[in-house]
Amino acid sequence: MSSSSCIRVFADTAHIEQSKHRLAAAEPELQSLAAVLALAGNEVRLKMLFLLLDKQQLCVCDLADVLQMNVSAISQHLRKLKDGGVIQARKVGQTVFYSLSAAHLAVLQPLLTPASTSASLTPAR
Amino acid sequence: MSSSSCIRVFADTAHIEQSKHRLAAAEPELQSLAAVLALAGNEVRLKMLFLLLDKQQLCVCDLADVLQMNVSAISQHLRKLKDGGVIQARKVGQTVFYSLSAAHLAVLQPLLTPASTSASLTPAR
DNA sequence: TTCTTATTTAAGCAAACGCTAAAGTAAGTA
DNA sequence: TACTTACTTTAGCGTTTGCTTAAATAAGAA
Repeated sequence: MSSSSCIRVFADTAHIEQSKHRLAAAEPELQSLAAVLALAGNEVRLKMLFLLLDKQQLCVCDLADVLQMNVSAISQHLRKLKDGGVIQARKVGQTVFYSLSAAHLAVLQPLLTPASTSASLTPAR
Repeated sequence: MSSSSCIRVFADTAHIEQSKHRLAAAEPELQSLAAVLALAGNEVRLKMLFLLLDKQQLCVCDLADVLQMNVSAISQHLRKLKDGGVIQARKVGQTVFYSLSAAHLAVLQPLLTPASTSASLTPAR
């Protein structure tokens, strides 16, 4: 069954098989993790998450302002983050407030907190 | 100076400015973090990192075997990870062993350990 | 030297990405 | 009602990504 692509002397077939099983077991988790990391792996979106972690909630307008970017571009990034379950939207009148959703916070918070501490001279909270 | 893209009533200009400064301070860190996350945000590469965390070192061949993928494709992913400083190469004869480099381990290990624990029925270590 | 083996590199291509510009929608204001 | 504001959506376009195939390197074996 093993379609070995090369003839290794110290082939360690047992270890390979073990790795395959470990990988198979972790696969669904790795898949969803990769999706979140792919979202956070864009500099603009990572900045958005950084800002949302700091400010609790921000509207499209604010983000466009802070990130110095086109409102449309911001909105499209926000949609991706929302589709990925990373953030959630709350509409108040005509403005839409975005905030981090609990879903993947456990992954994101540890990543962003270090960056935050170096930035906050005044520990706002 | 502020190119406000919308006229907000509760504009909170002070908060916006504060966010801009926080962001500016964290920018270099976020930039490098985004690069690492972009690398880890690919399912194949994330699996590679997962496997390397478990096995210490693996050759191109082994990874191709475990991931059931073309050797060339694997090699190209490995190059990206190496260029990003995430892994390092060690050549022994004709085979090249890759292993996680210390550089970004602090970011990656916490991400992958949860996936690992769910996979390891036998706590190997 | 010639012949495998292990890996890298280059070329090509379809798909995904990220932006801009313009149109569309929804909610408040005059 | 018409007008403005906040935001979303669509279309288009250039760039990047990730794969396949094939050729190129490098190192050991015959």
